[in-house]
Amino acid sequence: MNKADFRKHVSRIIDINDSEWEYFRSLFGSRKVKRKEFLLRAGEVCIHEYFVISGCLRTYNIDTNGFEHVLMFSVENWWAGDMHSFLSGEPAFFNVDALEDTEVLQINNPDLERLYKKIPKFERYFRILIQNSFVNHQKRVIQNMSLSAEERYLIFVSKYPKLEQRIAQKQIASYLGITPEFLSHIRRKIAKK
Amino acid sequence: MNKADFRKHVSRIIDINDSEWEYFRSLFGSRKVKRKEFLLRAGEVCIHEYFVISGCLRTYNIDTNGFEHVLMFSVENWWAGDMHSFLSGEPAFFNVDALEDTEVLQINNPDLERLYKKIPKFERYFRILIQNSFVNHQKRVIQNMSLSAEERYLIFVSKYPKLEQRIAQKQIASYLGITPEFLSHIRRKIAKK
DNA sequence: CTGATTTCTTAATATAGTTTAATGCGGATG
DNA sequence: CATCCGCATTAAACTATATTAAGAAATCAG
Repeated sequence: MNKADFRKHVSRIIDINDSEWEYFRSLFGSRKVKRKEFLLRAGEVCIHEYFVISGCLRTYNIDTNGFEHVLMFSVENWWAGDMHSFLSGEPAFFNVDALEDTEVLQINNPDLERLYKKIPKFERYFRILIQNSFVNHQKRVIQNMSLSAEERYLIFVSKYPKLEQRIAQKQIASYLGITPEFLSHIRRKIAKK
Repeated sequence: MNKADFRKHVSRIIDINDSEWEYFRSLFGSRKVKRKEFLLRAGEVCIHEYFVISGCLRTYNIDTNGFEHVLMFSVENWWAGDMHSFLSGEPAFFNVDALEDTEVLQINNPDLERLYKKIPKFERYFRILIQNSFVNHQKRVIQNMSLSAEERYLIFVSKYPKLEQRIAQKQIASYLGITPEFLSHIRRKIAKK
């Protein structure tokens, strides 16, 4: 993946001309993180939202018993960050770290607000982005209630076919809300068929 | 609750003057539904988003085995509807029906788009609404993975203290992702303490 | 007011998923 | 090159929650 994809990604949602793009793009800084490095720790304020150019980020929470729960993976052309903290300035609920060496473009909140004032249609872009995420999370709440772990796993694999090869099984188990041991069990059961 | 609260609700997010309010308000129709009546059935297109003036709505999905799963309850001053269907025109995933006799204000998508063009700050209002819902659903995904049914129940009660008296236990169980029998069990266990 | 229907409770039994623990493997590191 | 550490696998025992069933209580329709 490369940075040209970023403009395509935006253009899929709103029409922009070259000068609008130039201004938009100028608000982003580039940043590289190595595997296992953090972009955000829970408790800190989330200063930036991140657009992934290459690599893979993980957004997760650590509960009171020390267990990790993965909210989402962000690969090429996905956004990451703690939206609530970014917008409110309150401490973040989520951690964001890198599962692979990763390159991101980052924007801070004041610049984003300036962008909204200067070119309002970018407010539309972000509204639609958030809408889509919102709808995905609504469905995920229902799926986690109505489907078995095996069904959720099969949906995950079909929805993110290449991701399974790139990240550890225990990360996938954590995303699915099950233990790595039980995911192993599920995979064996499926392989037998 | 009454209709004056609607303006307060909007004003908490964006500043509006009287004429902006008048225009905004003129886009909404009023509608009353009796208990058990539907505002939306899964499979239909969601024409309106609903703002609840009084009563209580339930947004839920029915899975392939015929089990209902409640996504949310909407009481006074909450929104309801199937956001994805409303915006895309695709068939709705969710049902919306009334748990009490309910009065709503409703707006359709073309009117909402006209509003955005005429008074862009309303796009901001809806962006922020959706952001808040989005964040709530993110947290709910994590809570459903990391907390026991009893913990989730206690959070529900403290978050919506008066709602428990208004709706059936089985609705709450469905929202929590457990059976009514198990909720009964949890409540007895808590009462004993 | 009354019978009918739905909801709630309780308890016995069943199951999906967890915990613990032992074993082997592959990839990072000195 | 050897070592080590995290990860995946397997299996046995365990637990949270589901299922089934039946009676009690509450609510609704006529």
